[in-house]
Amino acid sequence: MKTSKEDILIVALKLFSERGFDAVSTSMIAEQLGITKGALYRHFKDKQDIFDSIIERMYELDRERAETDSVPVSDYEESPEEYESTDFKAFCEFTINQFDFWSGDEFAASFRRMLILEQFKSPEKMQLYQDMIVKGPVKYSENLFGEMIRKNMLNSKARGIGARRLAMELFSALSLALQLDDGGEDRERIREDLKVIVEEFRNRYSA
Amino acid sequence: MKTSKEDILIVALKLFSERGFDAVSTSMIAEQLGITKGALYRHFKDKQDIFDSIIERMYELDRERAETDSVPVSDYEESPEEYESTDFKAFCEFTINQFDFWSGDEFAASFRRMLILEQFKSPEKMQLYQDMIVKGPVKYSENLFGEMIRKNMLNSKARGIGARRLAMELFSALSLALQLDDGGEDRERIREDLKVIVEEFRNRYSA
DNA sequence: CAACAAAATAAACGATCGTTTACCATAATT
DNA sequence: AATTATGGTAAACGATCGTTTATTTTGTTG
Repeated sequence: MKTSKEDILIVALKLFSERGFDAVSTSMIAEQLGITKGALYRHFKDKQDIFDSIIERMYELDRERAETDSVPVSDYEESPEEYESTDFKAFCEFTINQFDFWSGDEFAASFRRMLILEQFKSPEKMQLYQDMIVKGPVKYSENLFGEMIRKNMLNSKARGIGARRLAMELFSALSLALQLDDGGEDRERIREDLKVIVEEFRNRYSA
Repeated sequence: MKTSKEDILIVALKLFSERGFDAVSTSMIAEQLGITKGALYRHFKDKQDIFDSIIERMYELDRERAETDSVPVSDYEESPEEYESTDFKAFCEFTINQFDFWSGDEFAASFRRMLILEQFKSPEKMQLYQDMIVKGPVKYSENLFGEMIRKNMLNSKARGIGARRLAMELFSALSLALQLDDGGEDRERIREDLKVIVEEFRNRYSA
């Protein structure tokens, strides 16, 4: 039976997320697929090409998800008008969506863990990790909260704190939830805690 | 000149935190020390022994720091009376201390990054990472907040939220701050943001 | 200063790495 | 039915890995 590129990506991603890119050998990947390592080079030019293809695949998935969840998909600098139509309540609840996606979706969870393991290995990988997992989402929320403050959708307390720190408060809760999930803590319990924390956040700053 | 065990630990830790344990070769460590790899085996029985010695060293440093910062050093289960004498304000400010330590102290920062890179490689390493960097500190704060609630040092809002979620709120801010620092964002700016967030936290829940 | 222990060296070990090569099977296209 | 991609195998490539060995240099001590 023939092995598809997608099969290889999934198997490789799983291994990369558990052991790190360098520690996964081409023989390992091939073995899990039931082929020999030489066959991998029919689909990808080298090991690095597998990694790059995983990144590309994730970008697609991420964009698809933003569209179905109807939150802004492009950068704030490109089309700020997209950021004007999101309401506070919906965006707070989107945090729970993000938790479900980044912990529950197998590809997304493995991808996130893989980037965690790669982040310090080069400036490029650090940039990638920060853009997709840390700074990126924080900046994204900051832009949204900035718009909301401007349109008086948030209360005076929120205005005092400012968009950036609001973004940090909300996102930090999501980030910790994911770290606890990685640690094997009961996912449903974490989810409930996160829901309460997000709810508190919403009540605290909603106009 | 003779190379000390401590020299080797510091050089190895630096490399482990940048590339991950598996990707660092014994020749690399030796080269940075200006010796040959065979000489490493006069000080450590094998590569794993270097890793284990780093862990041991960090445990010592962590304990020393807890003592000088006069926060509880032993587990809550062992001696809960230690947890009864810490006040809310001091502990909130200790969060800033923790940020300075885990981002600014070279050994601590490298150690934290090393564990980040190792966390998914075995259940034991995951346990180590969670105990020292995530779940451990959260549980630690939870126990402290539990005592504070019991002694009416916190307000009714805090009682409603509960010790665990209070711990999550405070610790998540620290955790995100460290992630942003790893990403190369300006440390002083992060520190200021963290200070404000912690201050808000304190005002929100102090009796 | 001689003696001894500790630290470092250079070389070799088998194992495994990523990649390339030459050859074979299968399925699709002409 | 012949041809041609396509995906696969097995073996070999040089490089590097962690570790061990035999030998030499370096420091300290009696």
